[in-house]
Amino acid sequence: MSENTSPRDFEGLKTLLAERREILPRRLQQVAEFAMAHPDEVAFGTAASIAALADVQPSTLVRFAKALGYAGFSDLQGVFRHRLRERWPDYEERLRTLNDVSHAGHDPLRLLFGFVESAATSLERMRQTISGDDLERAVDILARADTIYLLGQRRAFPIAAYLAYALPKLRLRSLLVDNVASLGPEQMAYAGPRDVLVAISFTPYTPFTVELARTAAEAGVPVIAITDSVFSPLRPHAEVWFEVVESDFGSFRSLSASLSLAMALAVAVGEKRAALPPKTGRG
Amino acid sequence: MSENTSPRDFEGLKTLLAERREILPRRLQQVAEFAMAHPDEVAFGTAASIAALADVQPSTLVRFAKALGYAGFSDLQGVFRHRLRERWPDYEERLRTLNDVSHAGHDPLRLLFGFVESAATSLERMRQTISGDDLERAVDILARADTIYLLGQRRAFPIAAYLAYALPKLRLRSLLVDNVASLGPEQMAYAGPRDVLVAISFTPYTPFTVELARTAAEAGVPVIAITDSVFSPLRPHAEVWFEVVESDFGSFRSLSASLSLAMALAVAVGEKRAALPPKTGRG
DNA sequence: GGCGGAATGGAAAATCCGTTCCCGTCGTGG
DNA sequence: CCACGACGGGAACGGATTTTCCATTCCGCC
Repeated sequence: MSENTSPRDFEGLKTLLAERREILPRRLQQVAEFAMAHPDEVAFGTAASIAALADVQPSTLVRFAKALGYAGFSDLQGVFRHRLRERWPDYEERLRTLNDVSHAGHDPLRLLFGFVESAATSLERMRQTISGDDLERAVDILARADTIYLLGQRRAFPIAAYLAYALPKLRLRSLLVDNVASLGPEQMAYAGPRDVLVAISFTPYTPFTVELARTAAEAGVPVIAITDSVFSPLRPHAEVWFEVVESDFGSFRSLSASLSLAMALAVAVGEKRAALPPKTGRG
Repeated sequence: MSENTSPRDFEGLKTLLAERREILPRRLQQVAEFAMAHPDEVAFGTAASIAALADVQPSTLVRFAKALGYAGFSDLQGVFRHRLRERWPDYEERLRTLNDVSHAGHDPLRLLFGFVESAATSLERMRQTISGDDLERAVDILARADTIYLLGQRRAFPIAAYLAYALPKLRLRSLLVDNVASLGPEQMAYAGPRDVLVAISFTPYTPFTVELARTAAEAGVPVIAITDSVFSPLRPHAEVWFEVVESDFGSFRSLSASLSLAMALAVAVGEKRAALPPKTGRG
């Protein structure tokens, strides 16, 4: 017994089963087939419920797990659960190994790979969660704006700064509220309903950003928020808001997803504006 | 009590929490935040394990569930599990939209996918090309530095700004040369051989950045360059230089790879510095 | 046809887990 | 200053779930 075979990931298990199935006892084959056909059931069910569905005894599930080298049923079930957590099979394995090894030594290259992975994960997650409708609404508002005010402090500042670089290249009038010399409020003083504020803030939300966004909203300035949770204090003041959850690696969060979103917004607005009838000037 | 509020789906719960959070007791707020930030943990964990992660008592989880109108913790957990069963149905459809040529108009979602794609490509390419030796040399130099000067203008500015945010968090002395009021040269005036300059510039290389990097190098300041080609004018002045080639999408280049590199450098230096003998002060 | 070992079913036992309950604390209003 | 109620911590309870164990069955081999 017990060669040390117990794949931690679903793919490995799949492979193992493909090899072993023929040599397995009849009931265990039955379990194997059921497990591959209904992995979600295995992930969520209890031993009893799964056994009933697969038409075997609960004890058979335990035997199955042990025959494959797992500590018990729960251990095996962990593999099925893990699969559902990481909906992105490509990155699943990589991040695992990285987290394991990163505890060992601080090899700079390993850190780099870690940040690359968390950036990639953030990107993929955003791709799956951002709503096209929200995007279009935001683009619509932005395209009609006179001036686009850009507000992001601390960790969010790089994104605002990037927009301040990109928007003028697209011939869009924008103004970076960088709060230099604490002149943030003055920088925004003349923003009105025909303008837009893009406010960016992540946990822990910078009070200055929140406060200025609130003031702006009260002055009738439409607010587009890029933030990271439903609980964001920016949300109540925002016309449209985007939830971008960035993965972290060792307490430092990626910015890749937010930046990509910012770029997409900028270019989309640029294109839309080009298609719009020329503006007639303010007033 | 018990108005009949207990959304069966995740979106409904999200909305409910967004409304109710403020009127919830402190611990329950804490649970709400954790749940929204780590829905997968809630889906698979046990009450005890979730409680530990959220830093509350298991009983608080039950209170939380009941306060929201659920029968108990398990009932609430069902909502989180349900969410995972729902395969992201629109993902396939989204990809089809992306590849669908008839939809050739300016679909913002397609732009977003495009930028995500180019960011991912940049990340992957960097991962394959960055040299571990260069990284270690750079980390070594940075870890011994007195003050880390950060120089990046225009498109490179977000990276410098991010480092200015991250380095102090790692207890490293740094100074962002933002060139406000054209005071860049003065900001760097006292940099010397015991300091380091991190200079970041991409095609078309901002003359100001190149010039200041040259001056610094002549003053004996070690320079670490992040740039995008062997022909970069930064290279001649740099002790260590990184070539990061970012992919572009419609004339806008990603920043993800450079940012990940910056993060990795920062954290690696932080770790190395922690391992180094304490500094003896300048002079 | 009988024997032996593996496989299986089923139920008991041990474990784990969610829930409840009680008590101490804090803040508030009388 | 006290009384009250809401809140929160923690332990104990009861239920559910996994695991173990043993009797029985099945199957191949002598």
